[in-house]
Amino acid sequence: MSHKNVQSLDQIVSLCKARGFIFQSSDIYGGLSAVYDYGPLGVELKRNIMNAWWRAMTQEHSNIVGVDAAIFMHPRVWEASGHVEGFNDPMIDDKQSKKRYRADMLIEQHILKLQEKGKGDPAKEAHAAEVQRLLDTAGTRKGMCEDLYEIIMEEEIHAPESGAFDWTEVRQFNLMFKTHYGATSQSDEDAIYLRPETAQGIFVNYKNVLDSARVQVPFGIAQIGKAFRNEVVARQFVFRMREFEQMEMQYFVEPGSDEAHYEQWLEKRMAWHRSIGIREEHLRVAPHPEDKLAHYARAAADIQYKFPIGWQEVEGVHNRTDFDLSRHQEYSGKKLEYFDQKAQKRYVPYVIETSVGLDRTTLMVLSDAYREEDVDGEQRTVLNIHPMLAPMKVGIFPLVKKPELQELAQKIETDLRRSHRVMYDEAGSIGKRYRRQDEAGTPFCITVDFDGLDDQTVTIRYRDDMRQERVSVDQIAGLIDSKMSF
RNA sequence: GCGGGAAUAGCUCAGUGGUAGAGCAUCACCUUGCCAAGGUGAGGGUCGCCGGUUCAAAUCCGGUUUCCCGCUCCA
Repeated sequence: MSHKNVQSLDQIVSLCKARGFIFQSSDIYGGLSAVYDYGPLGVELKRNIMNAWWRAMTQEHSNIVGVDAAIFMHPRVWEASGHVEGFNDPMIDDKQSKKRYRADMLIEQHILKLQEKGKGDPAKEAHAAEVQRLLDTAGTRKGMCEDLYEIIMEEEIHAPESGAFDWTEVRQFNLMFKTHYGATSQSDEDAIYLRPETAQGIFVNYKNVLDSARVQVPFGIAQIGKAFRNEVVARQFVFRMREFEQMEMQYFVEPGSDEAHYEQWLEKRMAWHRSIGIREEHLRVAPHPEDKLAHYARAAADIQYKFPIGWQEVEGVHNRTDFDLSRHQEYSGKKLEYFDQKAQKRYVPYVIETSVGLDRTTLMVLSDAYREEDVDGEQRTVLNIHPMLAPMKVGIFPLVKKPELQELAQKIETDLRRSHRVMYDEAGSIGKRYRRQDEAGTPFCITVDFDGLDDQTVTIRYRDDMRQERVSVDQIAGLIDSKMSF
């Protein structure tokens, strides 16, 4: 039996729409770009992934507790976190191709080109260095936008894709969603942001948790929740959305021990991805080069998955140092130090962050599970999802629509429904029903036939190899339970 | 930027001026004794958008938007 893995994202998009995993938001109005809704199967899959993560991070670690912070936060939080200042990108549009670019990136690329073409020529090398200097000091002459615009004009930097030299002004884009707090509010003074990351909800609760949950450094706080970013280029299905869900854990450690903890968490998080059934050869760690680190980080690495669109980040592990807590200490005026009783010393803990995209993880699970197989000349599409994550666990069928078979099948359904998501189906040929479940990723199917009526046995059919076994009715629950663990 | 192609049902597509179709999918009934293909029927479409020609436009003309392919550009 030969099989093909997923070839393109379109296959996933089509299956998701046809089977009810994921739909575009506001579909009947033409869709809202970069926003997606989860359908009946998708919500189950997503929730199972969420539960698996929550269990692995909180239940299985005695020193990690959870919180669920609100999406609205005090505006000062985002000043302290650096997002008001640092989450702004200077953008410029090519009027001809209508493509939008980050102005500073355009200039950087231009400099790279100057350096390459000017190798060995002192005059050209000096010119490249001069442009670099202008870029580094942008914002000190007029404003940031004006300075960048002047460099682009001066250097006659053309649009990479269209080749045109027909730019708009450089404009500042704030990646945070702004809304108004209060029913009558219209003014910017009452502006409040939708959080661009969930992490700050953890940091502002750090002291509350410390004072109430009897935790000691090192300890972690985990949270799952929505975050919002006005992405400049939002595309590629649920990979980059404007509204998305993060699963984050901030681990508070003693300064000096942060590098060891960072390595451990990177290792642990990789192991988790493998544990939920993702193929090892589709996973890798990609450390961030030092000059690309975010404003709060000392070290950072992506856990990347080989999507149909290439290697892309699913999870980030960061050493955030004491940046966030120190800043909140400064901005709030509240002491956020930790007192270590044993060592008799006081410090602001360092933080190791693990932050995984729930939607990206869902897309990863779907991509990794997708297969097209040749079965005796027929094609079969199957989602080889880990049984613990599968939206539906058991399909239950009477072999044919006869009252005796329906009766026993429905009895089995009622019993199993108490502990598993099950799906009763009596429509169409038996083969068709198996294939329907294959596309939904259902790992087990129970079929009731006439042979089994006398001795109370049924067949259980396995999704991945289509093998069948005859088992007695009272063994079903135990058999399925035995296969349901990570 | 240039050239070409495409846009019609949930999906894949047919339909060269005269009542919008097929296959698949969905639903109902029948059939079906273990791996999607049987029968009968049903629901489902502002024919991308705007304008023009015409008694009449999915179809002809103009414009426009989006997507795909190639070239160019960029690396």
